[in-house]
Amino acid sequence: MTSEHPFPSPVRVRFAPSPTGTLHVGSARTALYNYLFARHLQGSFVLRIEDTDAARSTPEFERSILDDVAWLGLDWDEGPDRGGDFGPYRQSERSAAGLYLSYAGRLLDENKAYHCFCSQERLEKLKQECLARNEMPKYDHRCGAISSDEAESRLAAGEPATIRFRVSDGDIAVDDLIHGRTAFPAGVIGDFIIVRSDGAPSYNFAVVVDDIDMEITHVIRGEDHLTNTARQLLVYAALAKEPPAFAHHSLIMGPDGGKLSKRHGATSAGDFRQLGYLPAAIINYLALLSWSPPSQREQLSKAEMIKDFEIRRVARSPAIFDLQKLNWLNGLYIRDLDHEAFHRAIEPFLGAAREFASEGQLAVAEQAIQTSLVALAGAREQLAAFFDQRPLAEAKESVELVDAGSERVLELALLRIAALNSAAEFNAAGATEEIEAARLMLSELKRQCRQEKIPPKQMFRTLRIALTGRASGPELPFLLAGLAREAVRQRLEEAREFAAARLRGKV
RNA sequence: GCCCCCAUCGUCUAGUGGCCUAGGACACCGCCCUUUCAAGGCGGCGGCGGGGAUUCGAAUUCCCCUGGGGGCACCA
Repeated sequence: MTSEHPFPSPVRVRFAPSPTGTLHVGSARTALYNYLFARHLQGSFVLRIEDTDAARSTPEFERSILDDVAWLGLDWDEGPDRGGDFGPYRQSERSAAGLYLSYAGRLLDENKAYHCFCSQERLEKLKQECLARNEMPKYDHRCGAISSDEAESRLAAGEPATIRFRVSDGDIAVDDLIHGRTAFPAGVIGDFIIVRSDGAPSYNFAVVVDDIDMEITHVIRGEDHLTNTARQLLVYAALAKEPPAFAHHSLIMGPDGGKLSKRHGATSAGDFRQLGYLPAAIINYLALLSWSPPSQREQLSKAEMIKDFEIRRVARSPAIFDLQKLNWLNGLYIRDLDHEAFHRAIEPFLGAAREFASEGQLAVAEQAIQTSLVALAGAREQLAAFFDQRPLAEAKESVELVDAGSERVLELALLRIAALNSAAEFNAAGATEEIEAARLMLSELKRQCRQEKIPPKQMFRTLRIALTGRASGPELPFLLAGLAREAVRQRLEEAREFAAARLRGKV
């Protein structure tokens, strides 16, 4: 059914957001599917701004959306910011250029559309009556009977009017690349407005005109548009234009099965950006929501997705957004970063932590946390072991220091402090070397402890608690190297005094 | 209410009539590694919503039910 649908080359698809909010993950996935489809077939990916709703659209949202799409790595070939042969790419500008009105005029001339003078009140009443009769609300045709002469004179008199599309009889079938054929019975849709009383085109009209003018070959969008497609097909027919191929993908649900919304937590691309999710992880996750590659692999680069993407491999059923799986993928991508790339990625999330560290110390700390991060924004908390030392008196774990063996561990460690460099003595390039030095120091210390019958476990725990006031955190070699000689000495000495004072009953 | 879509482990999915006593991934549980927490390795738990029909044979085809979702604007 759908598999043998021809894909004319070159293919042209578009992502057409409305700048009335930020980029939602659902829209991001729509953009992604369009992008992958276009790149897979070496076609064009067009970005169009649907801002005919002047009341809700803002330039800020438009910029924010473009920004997020770019951040996700979905580069477009044509768009409002970069032009193209089919512009303008903003509906407000296209409207100002009279593009829609000329098409509407044609429909009016051919009696395929008519002026409607009904008031909002009457329309509302009509709707209620339909509902009361258990019918699907639809316009009753009233103004369709007005003669063009009468319409002209009422228009001339300044009476406000919309332009309605005259819906013809007959079933409407939508051939969908994902769903196959779905038919809408005749009569379920009434004459709909194509031009509002303020002269702006309505969605179902503007989309068709734009897709025709921009020579869009495939429309890939959310399933919430399926019923709109029936209306749009009618407009194509009235304009005597061949419609593009359609593919309606399923919607993303929240964990409770309901529509994904703010109450489910982060839902916009920007939210995830702020939390420190990598674009590669997000598009990878979003692609896997509904789509699966023949290889069944889970971690896929953009290039691999482009290579394998096929619209027919997109599942039909709705998908629940699973943050845990996104977290897993994000962790994979974070761990895949080399030291420099990780440094660049984590930098914006460091906050105050950055000021406390020398370049070398920071590099060590970064290596320490890279394997355990789920999202970059978790860095500050993980870095706490280095930068926010918890006073021993406040840490319940510190009782473990009050022990002859522990006191001895601290003494021995202090004697080996020279193995560590001073904070100023190493830079980012020397970080790995410094960690190795700390590792060596620890193994020597361990050997000595063994000789003195102090269990290694006690040694490691003692040092960890002495250095951080906590029982868990980064591995000790990272801690020692990251803190560097001065801080290590200071904390060790404090701990020794703490232990000594309590051991001898002075506190 | 009316119209449309959807239905495989808790979640995302593979599966297009026999290769399925249904495969993978996340999550969960256990074990290993180990100085902690992670990471990593190994293993385990767990599913075709229900009922009919077609067929030698149905997760796969058809019908009904149930459940979920979407649409029904001078929003997109």
